[in-house]
Amino acid sequence: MISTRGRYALRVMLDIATNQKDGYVPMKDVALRQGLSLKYLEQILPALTKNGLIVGLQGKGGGYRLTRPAGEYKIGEILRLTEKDLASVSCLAPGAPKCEKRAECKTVAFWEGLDKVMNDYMDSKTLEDLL
Amino acid sequence: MISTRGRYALRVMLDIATNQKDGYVPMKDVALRQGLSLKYLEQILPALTKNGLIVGLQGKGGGYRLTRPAGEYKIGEILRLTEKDLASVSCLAPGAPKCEKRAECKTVAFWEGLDKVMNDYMDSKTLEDLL
DNA sequence: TATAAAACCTATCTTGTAAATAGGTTTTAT
DNA sequence: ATAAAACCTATTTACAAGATAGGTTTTATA
Repeated sequence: MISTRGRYALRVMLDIATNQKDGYVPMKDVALRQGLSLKYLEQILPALTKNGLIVGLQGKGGGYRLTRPAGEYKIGEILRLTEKDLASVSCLAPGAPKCEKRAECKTVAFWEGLDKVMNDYMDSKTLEDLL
Repeated sequence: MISTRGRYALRVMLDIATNQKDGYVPMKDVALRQGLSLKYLEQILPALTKNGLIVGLQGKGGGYRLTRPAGEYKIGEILRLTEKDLASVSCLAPGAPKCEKRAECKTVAFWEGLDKVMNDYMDSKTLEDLL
């Protein structure tokens, strides 16, 4: 199940895309428009800024804006950065202790296939598609 | 993320399919082979018995067995019955309070599409495929 | 008919973590 | 100087996953 981190991040990205004309969009405004906690959003944003999806400008008149055209953001990229863990099962999560029984496991290929169709779908849509 | 309920149910179904020759498979044996808690499995099984995927026989010499050939069980069927909730996001979960902002929501179609590709994939594989 | 082995039932506990709250510091335009 | 913004980090709260626990009922068989 996709958590609020990923869902909110997507809504924030869409909100910025919609509201940045040529300036910066204050997160306070985003939080108000979206009905989300500003403080909570502030914890999610570093995942996006540190990976260059958005840039923040500090100080009065500051805010955030996109670094690319909306069509160049795959939804999968946004979700993978903000979700703690997007794997379908915990044993496939990055950093999971590798399973002893992997060689004999009859289900792992199924789960890997599920991860693939999910990621392929999420990468087939861009921010622009949702606007 | 798929929880242990669905993952264990799948392993139980595969174990029964493998070990039922013409008799019944005691869940105690399954738990031992799979390294899972018998008491925990007993809480998951009703979802499968009540929907006719397996039958249980009480008493000495009893156990469980499949009601169909392995090729006639879609994995999606097993997971939808045992997972509390298989929707990608909580607002699409069955029994979720319907969202006020649904009409204007720019993300709901994306999540519905994600649910669809997941279910389509899970329904494209059968128990037999994993054996 | 006593016993063992199985399914079946229901309550409780433990623990991790998602989600949010809280209270700051730093930067920058005016 | 001030206001408004990003940026940073610690703590709290609430809930549910995951399991444990202790039964009852059913049935084969010795």
